[in-house]
Amino acid sequence: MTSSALHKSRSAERALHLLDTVVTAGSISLGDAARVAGLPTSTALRHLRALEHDGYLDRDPHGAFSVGPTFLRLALTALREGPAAHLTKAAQPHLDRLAEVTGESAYLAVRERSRAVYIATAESTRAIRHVGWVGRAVPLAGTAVGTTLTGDGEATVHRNTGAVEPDVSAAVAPVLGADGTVVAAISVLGPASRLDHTSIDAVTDAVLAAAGALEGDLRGPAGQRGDRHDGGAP
Amino acid sequence: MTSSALHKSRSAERALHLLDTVVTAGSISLGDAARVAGLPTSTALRHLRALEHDGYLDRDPHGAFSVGPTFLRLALTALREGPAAHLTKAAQPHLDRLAEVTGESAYLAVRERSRAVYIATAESTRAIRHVGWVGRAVPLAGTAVGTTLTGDGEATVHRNTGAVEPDVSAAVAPVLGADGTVVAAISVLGPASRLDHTSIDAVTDAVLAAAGALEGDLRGPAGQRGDRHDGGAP
DNA sequence: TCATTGTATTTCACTAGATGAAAGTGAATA
DNA sequence: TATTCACTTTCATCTAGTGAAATACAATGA
Repeated sequence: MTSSALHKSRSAERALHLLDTVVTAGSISLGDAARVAGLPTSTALRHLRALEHDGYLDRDPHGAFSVGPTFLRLALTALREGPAAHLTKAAQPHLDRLAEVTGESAYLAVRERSRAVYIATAESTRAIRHVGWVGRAVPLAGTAVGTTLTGDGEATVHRNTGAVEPDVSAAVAPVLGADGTVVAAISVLGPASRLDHTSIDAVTDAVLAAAGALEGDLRGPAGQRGDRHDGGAP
Repeated sequence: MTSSALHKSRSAERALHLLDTVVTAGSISLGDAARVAGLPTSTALRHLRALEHDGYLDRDPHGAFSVGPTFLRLALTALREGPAAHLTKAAQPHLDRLAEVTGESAYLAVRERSRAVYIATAESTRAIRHVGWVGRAVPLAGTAVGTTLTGDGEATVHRNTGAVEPDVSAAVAPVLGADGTVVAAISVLGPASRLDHTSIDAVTDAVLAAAGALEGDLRGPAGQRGDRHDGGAP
């Protein structure tokens, strides 16, 4: 094949990429956005204006682009309703308990193509702690989350990994869906100095327990079974 | 003009509209999405698959589309960082205080084309209260928020309006930016039975005070001035 | 088990619509 | 006032998006 799969929409892909660029940057000029997206300024401008016209982007008096009200509406809707909200809502109590028990920050992550995205957290209460990774994407390759999200259901432990940031250790467990596939990962992240050989075993157990409990909740939160319209295997 | 402004991207606009459709629906089949967006199924499928390919959408085993990890990442980023986060973060304490003082639910809204979007809230603690409008869009015409967002800086009171929902009364005040334009609106919404002729005057005063205080915070949160690279008027 | 109905998917000829180089405009700096 | 840099507009070129129709698939009922 010449470039990609059979027939997508080039302009749509570019517009989405530009949207991603602006959201990630927070606020960005036409020139910078075009450079980041790898487009001629005239093409970038046309797309950015279209996005602005539809309310996905705003433009300040100096010409810089930022997120607009339409995108905000969609963002809030996606995070408060819909399938993703179920997952994070179900996971939150388990993350909270993990953070309390282990004293470190707990995260929920899902897979995005060849990256992992952290979509929920409960922060450690310690002064030195792992913070601010919600909304952030990290590569799958070489990370504990990545190994877990692409793996076959095994828990993963990475000690003092330098893959994303140095001096961070992680214990990660997969959350399996009804069909046995990995739908998410629960992880505890903390300074390698605290998560040493001894303590990380206990943390791993806690993470595995939390993942198992979440799996149970996702199948039938209140002991009720069969909330979907399927026949079910005998 | 034949249909719209000079030259946008049709396919990009359609893809965005489909994204909006799926996010709003939470989970939707190809046929329904195509119907809602007013597109032939073949065209809708191509776009939806492109969106799925990029991670903006997910597809469950039954073929239904829902929000994907890429969109989740952008949603979280937009709501936690960037210009919009400043606004909601600055507004939250004022909304909380408004809800406490008035006993009703307080909202922050911004303009989206010909609609108003609620982007933050502090809920009333009463049993009967106004809830769940965050992420929701209402028309500008005929609503108190709409009048305020399009108006010239005057506070607006609507009693027992049937514009969006019956038996709801509202007191709304504009939040002005540095250049005097309306950047947002703060509103208190509650049952018309509680917000009667007498009480709504007090509520209106409280809303106006909150809007004024927020304006002050947006200009210089901690008494520090000149955090932007401009000369400033004498 | 075999028809039936309602989706989802693939194909393909057509041309509407996207593209980007280059010229133009405007507003900061020096 | 000259210079520079960023944004905007234009327009000839032709790629890439379009959608009707045919096909495959899956779920229901007889």
